[in-house]
Amino acid sequence: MTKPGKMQSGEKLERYESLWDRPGFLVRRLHQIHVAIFHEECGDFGITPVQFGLLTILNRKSPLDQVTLATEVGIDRSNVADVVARLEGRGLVIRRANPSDRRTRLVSITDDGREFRAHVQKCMEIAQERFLAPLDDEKREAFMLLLRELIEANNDTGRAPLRSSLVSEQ
Amino acid sequence: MTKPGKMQSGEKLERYESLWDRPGFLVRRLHQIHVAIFHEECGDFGITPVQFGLLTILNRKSPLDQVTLATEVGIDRSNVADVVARLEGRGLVIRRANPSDRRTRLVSITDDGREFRAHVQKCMEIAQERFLAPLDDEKREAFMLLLRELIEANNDTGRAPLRSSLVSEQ
DNA sequence: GCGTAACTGTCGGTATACTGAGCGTTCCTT
DNA sequence: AAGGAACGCTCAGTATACCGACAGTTACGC
Repeated sequence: MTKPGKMQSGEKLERYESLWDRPGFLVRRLHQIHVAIFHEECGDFGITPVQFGLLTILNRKSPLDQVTLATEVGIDRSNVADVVARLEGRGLVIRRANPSDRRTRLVSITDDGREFRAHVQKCMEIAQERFLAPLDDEKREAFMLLLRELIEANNDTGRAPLRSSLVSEQ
Repeated sequence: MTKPGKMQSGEKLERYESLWDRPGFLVRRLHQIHVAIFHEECGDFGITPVQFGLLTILNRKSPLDQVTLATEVGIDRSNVADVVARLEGRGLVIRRANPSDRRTRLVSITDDGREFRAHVQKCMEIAQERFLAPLDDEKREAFMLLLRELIEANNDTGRAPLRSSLVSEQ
């Protein structure tokens, strides 16, 4: 599997000698590529993939408290606060206190937010398709299935597991 | 392809309605998972995947200037400086001026750095294998091939394209 | 109903990663 | 040989993403 790098004779071959044999390395690089493509396609709107994911969730279901929001988009609860604050600063979402549970703050998408999301949707779709463009339909499908399989199986790792209604049909 | 979420009747279905249909979202989440697993396995060494990738490259070829290093590990040139500075602070690499081209600074791995890399190698391997554990051999191979195909085809995107000797056999 | 456990949000700290700007050096063309 | 282009590096700024710790609130067990 190792690409034919230049192996001097005498070197002993270690497992994962090449970065190209490390799935973690490849996934990091691929994530990087996706972010770059997203910014090329949607950069004019001044939005990031995570911010758009958050708007997508809130567009479907508002209001949500921050922890629920975090588990829907799969980011840390201390991170979701930052992202929400930025979106709130642009008037795309609002946060207000929750009378029935004063620990939580309920986040809702605003009308501006809904309009904005709808405008950005198309370039997001273009970004996704450009990203997968090198693969034919069959490979795309296979790739998506493998991604989902790995994510679902490893979901409990780390501080940002997905508890999406789409994972566990509730 | 959309997972059977709860679709109220009357909602119109948009493309990529679910985050689970967005390859970018899945790759982001999977990258997150890999970092978490890496830290679980290698956290005791106080090292990150990128730092270890850098040590891997320098272990194979030292010295390298920072731009070459950046293109080998696929990170931005303004980012590689940060990572190298951290490794230098721990004595794992050194930077020195290059007499033959005074624009560049040559980065080399130290003896401590080589020893450290060798110690961490095993837990990195464990992390990679744990990451792919949910897939059988055939799927792993398919996944790795798809990752490489997407990366090579999209490599020119963004500010951190890989120009590794392993990509373009030089 | 009281005390403890669990939960939500925030804060500070750290690392990755990018953009854009700027500085000094080197290379190349004329 | 001189001038401009290209290159290597740094810096400031911003966003994602984590951890650990803390305060306030709620829930639960006895």
